[in-house]
Amino acid sequence: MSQSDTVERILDAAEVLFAQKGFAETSLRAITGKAGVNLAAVNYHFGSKEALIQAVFERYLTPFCQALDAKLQELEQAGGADLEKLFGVASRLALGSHGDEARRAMIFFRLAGQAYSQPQDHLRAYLREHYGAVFRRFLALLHEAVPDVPPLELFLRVHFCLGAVIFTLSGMESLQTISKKDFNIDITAARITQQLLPFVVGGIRG
Amino acid sequence: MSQSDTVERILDAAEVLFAQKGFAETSLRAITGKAGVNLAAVNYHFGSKEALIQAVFERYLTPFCQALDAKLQELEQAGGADLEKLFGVASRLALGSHGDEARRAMIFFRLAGQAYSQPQDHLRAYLREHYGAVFRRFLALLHEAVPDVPPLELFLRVHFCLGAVIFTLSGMESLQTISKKDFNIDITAARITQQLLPFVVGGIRG
DNA sequence: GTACCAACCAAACGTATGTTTAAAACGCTT
DNA sequence: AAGCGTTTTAAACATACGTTTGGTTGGTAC
Repeated sequence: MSQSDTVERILDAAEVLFAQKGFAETSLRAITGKAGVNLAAVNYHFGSKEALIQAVFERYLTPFCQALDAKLQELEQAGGADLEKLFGVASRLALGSHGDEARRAMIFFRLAGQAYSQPQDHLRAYLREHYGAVFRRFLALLHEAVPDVPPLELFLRVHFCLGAVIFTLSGMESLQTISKKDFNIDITAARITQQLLPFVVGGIRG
Repeated sequence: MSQSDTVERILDAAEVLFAQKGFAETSLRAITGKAGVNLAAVNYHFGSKEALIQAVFERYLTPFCQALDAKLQELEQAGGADLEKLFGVASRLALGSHGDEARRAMIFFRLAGQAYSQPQDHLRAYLREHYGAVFRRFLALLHEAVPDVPPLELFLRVHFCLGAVIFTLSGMESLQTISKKDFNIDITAARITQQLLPFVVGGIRG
């Protein structure tokens, strides 16, 4: 049939496994096994493992960036917004309203962390080319919100924040484990991300 | 000869290559090739690739943590210190006085980033076991410096900062590339790390 | 000089990987 | 129901990997 769900099954499995184990450590056999499809399906539908990695990012990032871009355009026409509003919009769009979206976002941020620390140059180039425009639009609105911060410094601080966010959402489970063990507190993921927002806003302001 | 430098050569090569390409993507053949030693030397001297990874971390971390621990004990007996002092000590100890130490630190932080995002559970356990005490001592001093921040929140914020630092020092080259391309500024690594310190201090204060 | 031992080396081993192949199964149109 | 393009399948392929082996050094002690 021309409307198979094989592609989606593969993407689902790959997304989770890549996030759990990394790109190199996840074999196509593990992916196709978890997806319940034939090994050759990956190369048939995607062409290569590298193309599969890009496809995983694309499936998540394209809808997200489109939605974010639309919101940002709204804000632009409304004459800008303050920091809380800007990061609030991005955060709500990523983490969503119900817990499932947040789960997915955490998986994705783990992926993003891997993409950054591992030498997936093809991926970095791909991300830059496809989603760089949205990032620049976000940066421009940010600059309007805090015009006293020089552009380069602002860029650096955004980068710092990105590191904090990715790092935190990547290691969410171990954070929860440690807080349980060392502080005897069952902290929720929502609580952690909640603490992240003021930290980010404060960091940008400097 | 019993006093060979083969071990050091391997560690030097592995440190750089692991940081550049990640653990899984770096083959023993690449390491021994760069080091100019025989392929079997790694398994002879270290036992396995996994043990080599730990050895790379140990060689860097043990002297650093010993030095840091000594400094922290000094500060403890001096009745504590403020945030700038605490992070300044850690930063100076990591980045050193001359550029070469900073280069090494950047390589190492890249390694740390990889260790965190990749599923090197054996490494995480190893790091926690061997260097957890120093971290807790640092956290305790931090708590004295900002007693108004609840311990758990403080822990989270430290974690956020750790993310910013690791992420930044991991992607230093790409940061420099982007700042050159988008802002036409040749920013130095020292300048970037310099901006990191106030960001971290501000973030902890909240 | 010979026995010893840690260090080194070339070569091979077994295994896991990404990819390709060629045939089979399937769905749709005619 | 026959034909056709798409999808799926099992099997094989080539390659790269970590590790092991057996033998060769070169220096040291007796």
